[in-house]
Formats: sequence, C-alpha cells, structure tokens
Amino acid sequence: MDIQQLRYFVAAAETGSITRAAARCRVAQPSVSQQIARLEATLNHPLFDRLPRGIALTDAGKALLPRAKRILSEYDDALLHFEDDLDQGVGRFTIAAIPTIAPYLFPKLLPMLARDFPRAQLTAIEDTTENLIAQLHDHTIDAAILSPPIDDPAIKLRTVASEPLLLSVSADHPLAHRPRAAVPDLRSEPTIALSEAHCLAHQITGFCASKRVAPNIVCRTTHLATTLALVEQGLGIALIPLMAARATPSTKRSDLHFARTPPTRDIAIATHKSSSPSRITDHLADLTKQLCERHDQN
Amino acid sequence: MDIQQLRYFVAAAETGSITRAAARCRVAQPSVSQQIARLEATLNHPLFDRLPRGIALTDAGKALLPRAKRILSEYDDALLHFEDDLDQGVGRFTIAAIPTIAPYLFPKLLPMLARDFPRAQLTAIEDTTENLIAQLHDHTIDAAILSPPIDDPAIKLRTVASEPLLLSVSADHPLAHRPRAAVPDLRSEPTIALSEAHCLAHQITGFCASKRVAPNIVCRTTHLATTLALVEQGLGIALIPLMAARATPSTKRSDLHFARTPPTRDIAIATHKSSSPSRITDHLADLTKQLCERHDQN
DNA sequence: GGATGTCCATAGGCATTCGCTATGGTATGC
DNA sequence: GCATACCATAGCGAATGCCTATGGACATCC
Repeated sequence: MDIQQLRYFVAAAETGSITRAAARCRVAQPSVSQQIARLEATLNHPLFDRLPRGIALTDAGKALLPRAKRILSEYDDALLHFEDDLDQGVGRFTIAAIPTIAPYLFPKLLPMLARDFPRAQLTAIEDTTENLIAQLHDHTIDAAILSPPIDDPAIKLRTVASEPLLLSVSADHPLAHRPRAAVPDLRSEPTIALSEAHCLAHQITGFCASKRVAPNIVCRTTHLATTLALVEQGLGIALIPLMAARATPSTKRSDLHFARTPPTRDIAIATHKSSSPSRITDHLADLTKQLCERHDQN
Repeated sequence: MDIQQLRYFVAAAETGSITRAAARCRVAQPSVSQQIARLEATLNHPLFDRLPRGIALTDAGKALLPRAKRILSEYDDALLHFEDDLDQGVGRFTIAAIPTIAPYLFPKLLPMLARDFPRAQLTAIEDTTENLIAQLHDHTIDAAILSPPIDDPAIKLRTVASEPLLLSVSADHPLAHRPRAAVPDLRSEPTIALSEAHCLAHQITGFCASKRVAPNIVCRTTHLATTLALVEQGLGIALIPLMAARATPSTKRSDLHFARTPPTRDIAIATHKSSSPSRITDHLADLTKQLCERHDQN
C-alpha cells in the first residue's frame, strides 16, 4: 500500500470507473487496474465490485475510502505547505541562555520570538556556559545566548551587544548619591560576588586584576538575584550587568555607571559551526541586539 | 516522496543517526542514506546537517517533521484499523424505500440502523420503484426497501415480510364499527386510490380484479398520507398497508382487517445482483423484518 | 601522531516494481 | 449478431529499492 495506490483507489471510487480514474491520473488503464489489484491483495479484501459498466465500492472499499482521503490530504498538504512552513519557522526549536542573562532577557525575548514565529514550538533553557556548549555540541539546543570569550573551534559566535557593568550599592550607602562610580570605589569595600560557576564572576575578576584592584569579597552567591537582594540589605557592593539593573529596578539600590573605562561584557549568540543557517536563530540575534540597545538608551 | 522515505526520515530525526534509523527500520544503512537524499532532492532542501557523529535536523527538517509524523500516523492507523472499520460498517451507505413504505418504516428503522452502525454515514432516499431500480443499477444506492414483484434479472430480492392491506374508513362510516371487512364492502363505495406511479396502486388494482370487484374511484392522491386524510374527512374508503395504519393511528378513522383472503403486499430488500454481500444491507433486512413482524403482532 | 572506530556517502549488482502497449474476455445495446 | 465499453492479463523495458563492499571525514585512544 503506497500513496500512488491510494490515489488510484480514490480516483476510481470517485469516478466509478477504472478507465476514468486512469484518465484523471494521466496513466494508462492497466496501471490503475494493477495497483488496485495489488492494494486489494495487501488488504486481503476486494475493494470494488466489477460491473459490466464500471465498478462500485464494496463494504471494504467504503471503509477504506475516508482513511485513504485523509492520508492523501495530509500528504498533499505536506508537499503544498512545506515551503510556507519553512518560511514561518515551523518546528521545534530550543534556545538557551546563561543564568546571568536568561532571567533578564527571556521575559521580553521569548514573547517577541513567539509573536514573530507563532507556529514554532519554542523551548527555553537556562544553564551555565559550559553545559550550554556541550548541548550545542550534541545539538540538544539550537542556539545559546551567552557572553564571550568562548574558546571552542566548533562553536560559532555572533556578538550582538556589549553592555556595561554597573556598581550596585545599597540606597543608604555613602556612594549611593554619587553620579558616577570609579574603579577605586571597589577597593576594600565589602563586595558580593557570584559563584565561580558563572562566567560573569571570571569576567569581573579579570577586570579587577587589570585595574590592580583586589576586591574584598565577603560573600559568593549562586545567582545574581541573590546578589542584588544582599546589596539592597547593605551587606556589600557588587558589579552587575546593565540588563540586571534595568530588569529589576529598586529604590533600595543605587546602580552607578562608571565614569571612565567601565567594565563590560559582550553578549553573543552561539551556535554550532556545523548547523546550517536558521531563520529563528538569525531573528533571535536581531531581537537580542534590539533589547540590549534599548537598555543602553535609557 | 513516499511513505518509506518519510518513515526513514522520522526514524533518522528521532534517533539522530542514519545508522540507528536503519537499525530501527531493519534495513541496511545505505538504504536510509539513499532515500533521505532522494527526499531532500524532491523537497529541494537539505533536511539534516551531517555531523561527524550523526546528523541534526535543519530548519527544513524541523518543519517537515510534524507533517511527516501526521502522514505516517494516518497511514499506520489505516492499516491497523481497516479490519475494525470494516466490521463496524464504516463508510457511506445510501438506502432507499418507496413512498408507501419510507414514511412508516424510516422513522423507526434509521435510528436503529444508526445505533447498530454508529460509524456509518447513512443516507436515506425516498423514490418510486422504477427510479429506485435505476439507482440500484448505477449503484447510487446500496439497497432499497420495496414491494415485489420486480421483474429485473439484475436485481436481487430478499422478501422479509408480507403485510395485509386494511380497509380504512371514516370513524362515522357505517362500516366503522364492524369487526372485519369483506371484499364486497369495496363494491360501489366511493374509493380513494393512489396515483398509478405507486406500485401499491397496481397491487390493489390487481387484487380487485382477481376478486371481480370494480372499485368506484373518486379520487387519486400522490401520497398515502393524503389518502388517509381524505378518508378521515369521509370522502371515501381506501385500502392501506398495515404499517401505514400502525404508524399514523387516528380516532377519526377505522382500519379494518379483512375476514378472509386479505389483500397483502410483500416487503423486500432489493440489491443489485453484482454487489458483494454487505453487513449493513443484511442488518437492514433483519431490522425491516423485525419491524414488520412487530406490526403484525399488535 | 598513528592506529582505530564511528558514521555517512557512493558504487555496482540484483530483484522487484511500475507503467506501457497489445490483447483477451464479458456484458450491453442497437 | 456485430459494435462498443470496460476491466484483466501478458509481456516488455525502464526505474527503483535494497543489498554488500568500499571510501572518506572526523573523533578517540594509546
């Protein structure tokens, strides 16, 4: 039983004649005879009564007809709408971001992506850089939003933005009402840092080292949200990304831009090098860029 | 693009490997490679990225996957449920009856048939014997309930019942309170007859001729319902089938059985000789027989 | 870094299948 | 009884599908 046989069968059922079915299908009459005979053999039931003037469905033929039509309609739809589906990004896509990005970008990003690709089946994942790279390797995820550097020749990076890190202090901290922060402010102040599982922790460490500042780390948290809460309670100061400051505004905190040579982190879309271009990934990059630029403007 | 190719495609997408897909489908690996390559060629898009360790879906592959699954599921369901459908009488069936039967049997018969074959798509037709025979010939209808004789070698008849004709008179007619009717009662009484398009009219004419009675026909109606209405108004008497009397009881009418040698008509299921046996037709015959016998018992 | 293993693609051979033309058989209708 | 309409069968050639064997690319292991 294959598609062709079903097509011949439906044509014969609808025209009531093998000859007319052959004409409709643009083949010779014996081809239809043969395929219908073969179909009857595989189903082990005659599908038509052979009349002197054409054919008529048997009970078996009547039972098969609606199913055959459904199969053919699914089949034809597939061929007809495949290109449209492709343009509209139909299919299952899984995107990911690191924990210092996901909670601040996904709430805006995912609805926008779902709006622009309403027929896509989107899944979002949050994990560390290391795990995301591994998942890109085995193609569990299609794209990851993370922060360079990534030292893996199999990973393709598209840097879409660069965002400053701000100095976040409690509202009643002496620095709170200064218009700008400066690197020396970091010195000896009690500082809240992130766990070293996060790349942001290493980026901050690198920045401090380059400025010859050794921060006085009094606490390490496993998530930026915790860091912010601790800052608000006055337990210390912290360097936080712009998107975190913008996404979780608070009157109990003051987030200061650095006056000069601010620390920054890049935001990049990572994909596997062997993946072919993807409309959704491209659009993900565009949207991420837009969102980061919007943060910068305010 | 055929079923096999789609099956290989889905297997490859789900296992992430052409080799594993081949194993799952119990064929050699090159067969899967080849069919997927062919599928990609017909769709004009690569469906997989070839990785050093397996394969991964492209956007095109992701778009095709849900449609491929739907096609396969319809296809597999068809093969799996075909026999069940056949047993349950799935399919479109058209049954018919002549106008002196249809209004009295169909209201009970069709619901019973629909109950016993809930998945059948039933259509009922009412037309004259002549037209029904023609429709049996071109297989527009599957079976017809009518009354013999039918003189057509291509039509197969199953006589399922024989019902008496009753003498129907107005409630205030002198005959109304007689327990039985007799043939002489027909003589010279004003009589309502059916149009000669109905076989019942001919059957009655034949009966009268055999009894040497020439009824005094004062009116011909095109439908039994009209005949009954006229009888109730006292415009004349009429011979009506038992089922009509039972289905439309009225206090304004009295329907008398004949004491001896009552006129009768047979009820038969007509099918085309070249039709193969049909569960629904068989059951139609059973139900018709039951209904007629129920009339007889009351 | 060379050997090994894994995985997919390609080549060539074999059997099957499909569609075609030609023809036969059967019932119908004039 | 002949012509017609319709389906089935036969036989042929082309195409297709699956197979085994092999090649090439990349990763892994010692």
